[in-house]
Amino acid sequence: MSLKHAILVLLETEPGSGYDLLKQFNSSVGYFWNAKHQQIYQQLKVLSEQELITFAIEKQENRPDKKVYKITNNGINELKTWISCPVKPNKVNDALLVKLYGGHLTNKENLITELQQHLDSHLKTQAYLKQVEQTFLNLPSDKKKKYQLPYLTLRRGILGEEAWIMWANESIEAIKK
Amino acid sequence: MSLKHAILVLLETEPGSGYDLLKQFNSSVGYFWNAKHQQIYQQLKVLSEQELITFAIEKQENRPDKKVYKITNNGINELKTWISCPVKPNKVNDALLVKLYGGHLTNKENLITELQQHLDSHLKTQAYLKQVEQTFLNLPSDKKKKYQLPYLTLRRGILGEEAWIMWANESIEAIKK
DNA sequence: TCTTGCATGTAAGTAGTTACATGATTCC
DNA sequence: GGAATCATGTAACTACTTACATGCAAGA
Repeated sequence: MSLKHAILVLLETEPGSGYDLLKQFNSSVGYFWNAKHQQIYQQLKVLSEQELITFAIEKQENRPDKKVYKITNNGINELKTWISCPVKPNKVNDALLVKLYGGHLTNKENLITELQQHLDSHLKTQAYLKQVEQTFLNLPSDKKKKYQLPYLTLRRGILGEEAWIMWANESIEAIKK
Repeated sequence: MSLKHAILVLLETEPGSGYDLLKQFNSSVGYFWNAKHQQIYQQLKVLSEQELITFAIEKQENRPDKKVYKITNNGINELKTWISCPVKPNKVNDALLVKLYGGHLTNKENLITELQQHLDSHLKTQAYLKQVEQTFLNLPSDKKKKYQLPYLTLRRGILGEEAWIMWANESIEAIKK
């Protein structure tokens, strides 16, 4: 259960609402964590009951009110404890590869079409991540130092997408022949 | 829910017991699917109730009896249907990156130690996958044709590990400085 | 008018993990 | 004597998804 820690880590960087967290999971940190709004709101409730976070209701004009959550000292301690314990290697469950493995049960066009669609979305993600990287690289060096570790996670996203794209191109070519 | 289809795909290639499937998930196809024995046995029960697979009890000497499952025609049809429908892109949830993102809450040595441990296990996996690749490449060309699609999934495993290893080396260097 | 974005939630169901449970054989 | 491999399962729990639910504002 690391959604808990993913939320704490994001709130440790900057306070925000459930909706703000959702946007981060759907974009900027989507290469390392994903969650639906239903899960996020539930977890925020649990975390605030455990007093790892607190919230203040912020009234807005022309928009619904929002609950702005921030991490507590307890929350920071919890994070520190968690960070110093080893995590298990990531579990891989990739349905696309299951399909490809059994791809002789369908035709080549079908496989290529699907690979191509996934490839398009990976290309978009990669372009986005590289753009974020550029923004980082143009920061003054003190800021760069500050964001060094998040930047390393971004690099993982970029290198991961790159490898995926290379593989997909290689595979599409191989299937065509 | 693709454990169902992962099992069907493996049984379509070759009949086997729950234990055989477990071994495959833990080694040869671990780069695309993972599951615990508890989940596998449960799913096998469900699949045989749905008549997508059947089993025969095989008596063994000096070993416990085993249930050897094989896919039925219904099972193959179910697989074909599933394979021709698009799958969603894979969800990423990587606790190690969460830790790194919040790595300023611990010390560098800690981060490097953990990265190094994960790196070791990725190096082992990569070496294993490359060895499997060599076995494939030494097959006669008719067999190569037959296993082309599973081989493409193996390539994904290899390229994925390669990218991970590159990233980890890059990151360890960056943190040291 | 219709879609997208903002903003939050509950309820029911599915998928996956952890803990518990057994028992023979083989290898160190 | 103890760990690893073979072989299968149940029960309780946690994590995650899908469906349901609301409502205003801005822009096309």
